[in-house]
Amino acid sequence: MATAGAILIVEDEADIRQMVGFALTRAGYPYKEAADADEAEACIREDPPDLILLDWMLPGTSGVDLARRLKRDPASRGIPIIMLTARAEESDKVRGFDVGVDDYITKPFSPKELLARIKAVLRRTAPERAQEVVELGSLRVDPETHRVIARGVPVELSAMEFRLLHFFITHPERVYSRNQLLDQVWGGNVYVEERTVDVHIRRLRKALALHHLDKLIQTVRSVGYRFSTQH
Amino acid sequence: MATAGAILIVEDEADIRQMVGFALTRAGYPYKEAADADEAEACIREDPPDLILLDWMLPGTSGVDLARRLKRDPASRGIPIIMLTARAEESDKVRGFDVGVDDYITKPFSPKELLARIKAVLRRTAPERAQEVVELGSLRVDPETHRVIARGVPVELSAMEFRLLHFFITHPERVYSRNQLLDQVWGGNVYVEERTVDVHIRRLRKALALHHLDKLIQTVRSVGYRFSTQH
DNA sequence: CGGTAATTTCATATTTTTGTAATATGATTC
DNA sequence: GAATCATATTACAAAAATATGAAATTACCG
Repeated sequence: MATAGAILIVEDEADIRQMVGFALTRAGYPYKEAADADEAEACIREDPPDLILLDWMLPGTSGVDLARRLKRDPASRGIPIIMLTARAEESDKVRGFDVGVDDYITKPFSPKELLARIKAVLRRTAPERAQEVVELGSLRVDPETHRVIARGVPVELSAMEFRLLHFFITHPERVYSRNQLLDQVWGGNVYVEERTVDVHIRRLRKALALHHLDKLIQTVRSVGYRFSTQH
Repeated sequence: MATAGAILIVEDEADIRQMVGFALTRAGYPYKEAADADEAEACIREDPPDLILLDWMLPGTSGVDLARRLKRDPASRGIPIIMLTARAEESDKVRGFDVGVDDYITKPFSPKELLARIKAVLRRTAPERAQEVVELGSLRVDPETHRVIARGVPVELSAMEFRLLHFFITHPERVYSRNQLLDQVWGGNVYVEERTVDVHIRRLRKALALHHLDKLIQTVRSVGYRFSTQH
């Protein structure tokens, strides 16, 4: 079981590690340290942290590369990452966001700023951490194997559709606006049109319709969508 | 009353103002412009925006100074600020964060990048208001699921009907004139005929009638309507 | 570097909601 | 009970929101 609230600092400069660690301790977050990507990966495998503070520049595998790898692996995708970057060069920043990190902060930063970011990121990712199989009615969603089964029959879904369904099934019986869905399912760091959600809803419904389960996704006009087993 | 989601652009270069304005409009954010600090302050006093995009370099009072002043004044402290800076210089950045701005972005930036930042900052600062279930008699209105239940059976309502009922159930046992209802339910800045209220009352009654609950909405002749459990 | 699949955007069709006007019904006053 | 006033009801057109199909873009894999 993961240490509750543990934060992993991945940073080659010992000074900064120490400074950040001090701030975290004062704020009551347990933390662990890693000086490079390899150490970090080992650490994550052994005990996935709740959040990663990742230095942009690392010896060997860079922070960006590590972030990309972590976000690609289903096992670690869910762990939020805050990038620590020294340079604020445009192309880099964009690349950072593309990689899918949840936030970034430019060095030097104040402890206050850092803690505020951590809190914000944790708040918006916290409600859902478990990589457990979720079942609702005749639907089963397995984040581990990335599979969806309806009455024993596999449902074919793209990655996005899977994430959308997974969010829905873990947050049933309540309405989410398109923007909320974008925040929760797509992640806050991307900017995509609201209407894009419609399209994904449509495709998810289409896939579920093959199993007569499309009624689970309900349109709440002028509000958003709701996943519900009721009427 | 403040324009919902309004963003203030403070930037002396008209080109950039225009470009940013275009991006904001496309994304559905209303915005206002100011070319210098004085204009900006007047604008903020008159109608506080939800967010300020503030150019680093401004003729006269610089962006940093303006930010500092705004963050010092309790009246404007709560408004998030995103700095627009050209070619970031490290020491400047530190000063910027010291001032207490919420984020900054380096020119030139892409609209997508800008919108992502805006969204992130707004999410960080937006207080999420609790939406509670309201019950009265055998009626239950749940804003979270956006559902109305009468004795366990869902009631089908349009968005407007839902808002009207929600207002009524949270303000029972008292009469509201048509104009008061327009102000409270429709919002103050729309122009609709008084008589339109009648129609919506009718529709709401019709929906409730299916559950024998239409008596809850009572007509108070030549005054208005009242939501009441008492005869 | 292609080729393929997934994702996003765009354009258009369809559905639903909403505001208004016209008319009917009912209440109130004299 | 007729005249008047207020509300109820109905119908309809305009506006808004969503569904849908397809093109454009982007990510992914070798």
